[in-house]
Amino acid sequence: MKEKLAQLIHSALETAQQQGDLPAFDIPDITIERPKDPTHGDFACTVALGLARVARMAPAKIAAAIIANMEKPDFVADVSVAGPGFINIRLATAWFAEQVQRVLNAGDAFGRINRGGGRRVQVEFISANPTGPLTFGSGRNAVLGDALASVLDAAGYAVEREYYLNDVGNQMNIFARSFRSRYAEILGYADRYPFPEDGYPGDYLIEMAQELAAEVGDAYLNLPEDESVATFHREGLARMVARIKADAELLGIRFDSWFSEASLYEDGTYQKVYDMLQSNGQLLEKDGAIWFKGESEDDKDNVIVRSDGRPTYFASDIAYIYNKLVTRKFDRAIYVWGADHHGHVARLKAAARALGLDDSRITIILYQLVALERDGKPVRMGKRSKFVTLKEVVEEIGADATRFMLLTRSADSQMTLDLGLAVKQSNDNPVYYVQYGHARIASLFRKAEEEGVSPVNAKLTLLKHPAELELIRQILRLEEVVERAAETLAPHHLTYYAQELATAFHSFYHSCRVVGDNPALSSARLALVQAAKIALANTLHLMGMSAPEEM
RNA sequence: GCGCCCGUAGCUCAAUGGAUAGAGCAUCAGUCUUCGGAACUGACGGUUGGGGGUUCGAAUCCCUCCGGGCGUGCCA
Repeated sequence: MKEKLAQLIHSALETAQQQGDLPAFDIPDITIERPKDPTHGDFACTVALGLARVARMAPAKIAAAIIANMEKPDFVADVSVAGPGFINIRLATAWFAEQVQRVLNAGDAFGRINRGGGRRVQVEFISANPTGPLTFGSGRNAVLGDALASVLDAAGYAVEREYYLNDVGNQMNIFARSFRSRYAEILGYADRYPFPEDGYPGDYLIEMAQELAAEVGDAYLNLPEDESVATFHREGLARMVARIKADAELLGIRFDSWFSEASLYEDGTYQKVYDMLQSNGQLLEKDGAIWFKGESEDDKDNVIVRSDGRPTYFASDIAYIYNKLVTRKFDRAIYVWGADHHGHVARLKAAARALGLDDSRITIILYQLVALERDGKPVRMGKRSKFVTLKEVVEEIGADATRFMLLTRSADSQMTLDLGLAVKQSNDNPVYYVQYGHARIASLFRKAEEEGVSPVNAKLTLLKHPAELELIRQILRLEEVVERAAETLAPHHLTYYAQELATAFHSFYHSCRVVGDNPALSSARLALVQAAKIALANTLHLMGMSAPEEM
């Protein structure tokens, strides 16, 4: 619709110039906006304001000239000039009524648009080290990444969700040795493998060790050192990944792939990118280590191979981006990172450029970390202290409320969350307002069935009450919201839209009797309500939440 | 010190450079004999941290100051 209107205004400008109503100038791109204030119409256009200088005319006069030369098809009810030169467009009520049928026909697919054109996008998120259960801190990452993936999918991209497993390196070795100590302890040989000084203290390792001991007995107690560490590394990783997978599923999140960092070394990718950088002269040796050169004087160098020969995490990152963009040919790679990693953005892109890749294919979504409090007192999230797990929070306040709470704020907002307050207030969570709208509609359909009212073959042009039209407008907005969320990679728009849609429904419900004594009107309203149900359900599902039939 | 992010109503947060800066919660005042009251309607509430600048137009862009967060490792 926006494109159609832009086209109309574009040709109106041409006509106006031919008629001599406007001087000659290049016609700019026309953007159609949606006014914040609904009394300004359904759509608005600001070209006249921008043309004031080039046309040397008052914007209001330009707008008037455009309107005078504009074609007005049936779906346009009114076009007018307002304020300093806005062109406000109001659509015909009949057009709105007909759109209800389009929504009904689309069903689950309503809200899907073709912005992406099937381009392949990978969204990599969470990717927390597999050394412990997911913390609540990872929750924001999880919810953002998953909703982003859903939105991009709805916008017509071919999306894959990926979890990057840091299954090599120092932290994993400490994890493996911590796991081994717990295992030995359980079997009564605590002295054999003393707990590492900076080991992982959580109870989950004890539970995992109990499982292992129950499965294999003392078979892993007397292995040669190398094999021993490797064994606990392997066993610990497999168990930890299973737990992380289960934690993610508590929020309804499933990954298409779990990508192993180790595989980058095993399949030669790391060696390949190393050779590429080497032959391009991007590497330098200093203090016994290998560095990736900064691009300028004040751009610092970064170590990729330590002086003891072990590659750094950054080395893996370089191989990984090559794998994403070259080996697996994703058109676009999206990373969801906590703001504490923002220092890595520039060097990752620089490394990609050094490999000859277009860094605009890489997007890093940085979100501010969630600070936790309980009853006004800060809760530390470090690995040595007792951290708050995602599971605890979800079990306390529910998956839907947790998701909604974390999704409502834009990634840039730094939030401190009081867990005590969150639990206390979880009943006020706006998600229930939205879900209640959906359940209420489901209930309406049960009622309608009893009364023998059906939305089939409804005469939609009967819909003309202001509350009906407002509800239709809100329903139709879903497509714009998906587009905007996909374009700005900001799924929090969905949460606000969901509430506005629910408000339009509740308000309609209050002022318009659906199942009443006028059968034709009842049928038309039922069709509208069905469209509202579709829009609510699709929005909830995009956010990863349930759309209950009753609650 | 330098870099990035943030500062909007009492609280939590929105607002593709556009019109009178909006929601939820809280507070106050109303609505219902019928489809689910987890609802609806309204009121109160603002120098968008301060000060400059760009623009026809700035919460939004630029500069500066104040305040907060995060970075600035041969950690991840």
